[in-house]
Formats: sequence, C-alpha cells, structure tokens
Amino acid sequence: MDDLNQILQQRRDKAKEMADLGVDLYSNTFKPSHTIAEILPPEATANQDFKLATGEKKIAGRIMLMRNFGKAAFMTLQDSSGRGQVYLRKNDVGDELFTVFEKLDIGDFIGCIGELFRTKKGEPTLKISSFQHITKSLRPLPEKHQGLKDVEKRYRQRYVDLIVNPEVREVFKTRGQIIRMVREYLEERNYMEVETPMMHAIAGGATAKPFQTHHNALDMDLYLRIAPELYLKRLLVGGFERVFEINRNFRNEGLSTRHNPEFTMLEFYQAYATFEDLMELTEDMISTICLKINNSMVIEFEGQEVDLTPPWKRYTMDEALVELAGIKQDILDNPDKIIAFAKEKHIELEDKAGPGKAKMELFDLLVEEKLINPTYITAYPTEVSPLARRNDNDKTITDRFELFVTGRELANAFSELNDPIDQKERLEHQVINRGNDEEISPEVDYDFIRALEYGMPPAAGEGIGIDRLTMLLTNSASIRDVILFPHLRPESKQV
RNA sequence: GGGCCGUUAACUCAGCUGGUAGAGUAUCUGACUUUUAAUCAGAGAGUCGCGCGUUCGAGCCGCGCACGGCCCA
Repeated sequence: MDDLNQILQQRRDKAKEMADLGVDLYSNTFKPSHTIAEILPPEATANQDFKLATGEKKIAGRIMLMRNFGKAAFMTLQDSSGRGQVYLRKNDVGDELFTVFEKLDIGDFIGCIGELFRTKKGEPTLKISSFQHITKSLRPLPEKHQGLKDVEKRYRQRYVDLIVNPEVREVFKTRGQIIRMVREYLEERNYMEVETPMMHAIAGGATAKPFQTHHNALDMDLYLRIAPELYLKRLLVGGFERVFEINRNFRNEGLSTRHNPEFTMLEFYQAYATFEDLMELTEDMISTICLKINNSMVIEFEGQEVDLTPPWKRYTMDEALVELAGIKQDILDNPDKIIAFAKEKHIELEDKAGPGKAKMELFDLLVEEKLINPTYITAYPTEVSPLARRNDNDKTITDRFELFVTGRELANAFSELNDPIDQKERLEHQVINRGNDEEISPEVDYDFIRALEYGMPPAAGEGIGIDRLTMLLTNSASIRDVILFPHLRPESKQV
C-alpha cells in the first residue's frame, strides 16, 4: 500500500488533516429526520408552486457533486431515495465548521441540518446551518457525467455502479418489487412458501450438470441443487396442496447473456390443478405484475414491442413446427423422417435419441427465437418430459407447456406424473439413456419414487425464471444486468 | 471450446504511415458568498492489460497469455 497513486494519497492526507482537526472520520451519531426525496422531491423542482416544508430538517447522504465558490458552495447529496441540493455558506456555519468543509471530498457522507429555500433558479435546496462529517471516502468516484461504463468494472465493483448509475439502482429495486409481487400473488391464492434443501445427495428434477461439494463430517459428496422439483412434490405427498419456493438453483454449465451458474427460480405446485389451469394463472400473474411495474402490458424489449395482454397465443409443439418452421406434417408423423430431417439441419443426435428429441431440437433451432410475444407451446413429447403426466388420449405426448417471450424460455410447467410405476420406469430409462459420457453419472432418486408410492394427489407444477422475468420487465439485455454480483473469473490484478 | 472486438491517467475517451503520450471530467494551487456540466488562471498525475519477438526505435507490427464484451457451439 506504499505505492498509492496521487489521488489516493491526497485523500489519505486529507483524512489525516480532518482527524487532526478533531473530526471523527467514521462517526455514527447523526440521525436524519427525513430522506432527501421526502423534503426535496424531483416534482418540487418542476412545479414552482410546490410548497416546501418549513422548519429544521436533517438529511444525510453522499456528496456527489460540488460547486464551490470559495466562501460558499452548492453540493448535490445522494441517499437511497435520490439526490438533492444543499447550500453551505461560511457566514452560516462559522469558521470552525467551514475549515472542516474545506477538507470534504466528493464521495464523503455528511449529515446536514438546515431549512429549505428556493434558489434564484427555483431549485429547492437545504440551507445548511450546521453539518456533521459522517464517513470519509478514500477513493474517487467515476466521472460525473459519463458515470461508470466499463462493463467489467460495473459487475466487479457493483457498489460503484450503484453509486453513480441511478438506472442500475432502479433495475434492482424493480427486481425486489417483482419478487414481492410474485409472493403476494401466490399467497393471495393460498400458496404456502417453503424452503427445501439446496444441497442434494442426488441431483434430480432437471437435466443439467450439477456443482459438486463435500460434507466433511458425513464424509459424503453432495450436489448443489439443479431444481427443487422433487422435494416440492414430496410436500404434495405430505399433504400441503399449494406450495411455492423462490430460491437459487445451480447449474454447472456455460455462461451467457441468458445463463448465470446460480439463478433464481420460482417453482410452485398446486394439487387438483392441470397445466391448463397454470396457463391461465401464469398469463394473469405476469401481465398483472407487468402492469404494476410498467403501467402498461405493452412494453419494449431491445427495441421490439412485446404485448403481454392476455390471453396468450398457444401452439402445440407440432403446430409450431408446421406453422413457424414450415415442416410438413407427414415428416413430423414419421419417426425416421423427423430424425433424418433434424440431421439435415446439422443437429447432432445421439443414437438413442428418438423423434421427440429431434422435434425438441428442431424447435429450439427454428422456432424459439421467433416467439417474441408470449406464446405457450404445449404437447411436448413424452421422451423429453420425464416428470410430466402423459396426455390421456395420446401417450406419446405430455400435458406440459413451456412459455416463450422475446425468443427466450421463461417458464416450464406440466401436469405432474403421479404414477410411481411409470415414473420409476421413465427415470430409470433416462438414466440409462444419459449414459456414462457425463462426468457425474445420473442416479434415480428412489426416495422420491417411494414418496409417490404413498400417493401424490394430481397436481400441476411450474417453474419461472425470476432473472429472466426481471430482464423482460426491466428491458435488460443481459442476465448480468439483473443479478447484483454476476459470476466472473477472479481478478488477477492487485486492487 | 470457436470466431470477432476491446483493455491507454481515478473515470470517459483520442492517439496518424512505428519516432519516447493527449483531451474532458476528477484532483491540487489561486480567484470567486444563489450555482446546477458553475466560471476563470495555473499545476501535478501514465508499468499504454502481461510476456516474448521484429526493429536503430513499439501504445501502434507479429506470436503467446490474462480478463471482459458480443456472436456461435
């Protein structure tokens, strides 16, 4: 720490000078009476008839901007409610405090006491009669107009991003609101929030590579969960008829603008409901939340207009492949032809893969990106839906839907398979088919089968990616923009 | 894993055909008691991501590596 650059050294020197003046650099005695937005709301600037509160007010915040006139200064203070202007004059605060003021830096926290007035230009401002230094900042903030733009720094040092880029704060406030609204929506419908294990002995409930860890005392390997599904269904067996969980899942796979190794998933299960009931619930829930967040069900996402007004478009998988990918029905109906067609499109299929897998891959390749407005795809092949209930009339498809918006999968739901014999066969079949080429060999969760053998009421369950929902509702192009601390490789450089 | 792009002062960015590095903001010094990108005058601040090579000479050319972004798998 002895090779500090000029600016860092100057700040430390100033801190020392303040301490020598008897200033507590990290005091915790100031109690603000108001937030900045309470007494200096943005609308008060626009509306000159806005009545300012009278009497002494106390606000605390970080100094963001300073316009210094030698014996007076305007400062822009920021707290969690927003920004506001304060005005300080040597005559008002006295020589002793003014000496402290002269040592203040942009980035420092101060507490200000004073009364409100309007400047010549009409801006509501707190006229400081006294102030207290609260916290010293030893590092300079980024440029005042450009903010912090370096994407890597914004993610690594999110705290700086949050200080200087107000729109980033808004995204994360909105994320919190979305989660709260989801919770409220489900609780109003008698869903109970539960927490199930994040560490699993068997990584089940989805097809994904898990992270591995180890429990020392038990001397056993564990996996960070890839999905909570099998535990939530155990709760249906146990008699809870409506449960939901909002929590992290972990998948040891690639990173992209749509994938973070840990991501937040909402899963909910409802006894005596079908996947069709959940289609109605989902479009109502998401459009309602969107309306509350954006005051409209028609929103913009990456320059495209997206209309979330229910009811949403519905296609079966086959219909989507015919209408949106132009595949002929007779190809879809013939297992050999559809597999051949997929291979023509350069889709790599394992020898064990059947027509269902081929359809799913063709859908991902040819259809998914075309689904901008919310669209339900139903009638997924049983082959690719090991946990979903078979359709009563056609055993090759399941009572399942996925929801696509802006070319992305947003939700996955189905009527749950509650036949333990069928479930056992399908999970075992899946394990055999996944084979040994994966580093972590898949296992069947036989306790889950045992639970089903006690009898699970018919139910429907759904998973909604909270990160992706937040991306949609905040017009964020990358998942890293809705995750406070997205995963990055470690910095090599000295900080 | 592959392709393309990026990495220069604390921040945002310039940097020509290879000739020892520049602006704005921020900082420091001085002036200034209603500014709001305050203004005016002056000053300091850089392992040019890292390493190797080519060259009399590399921020710039070549190779490798690191980190990041976008696209693809």
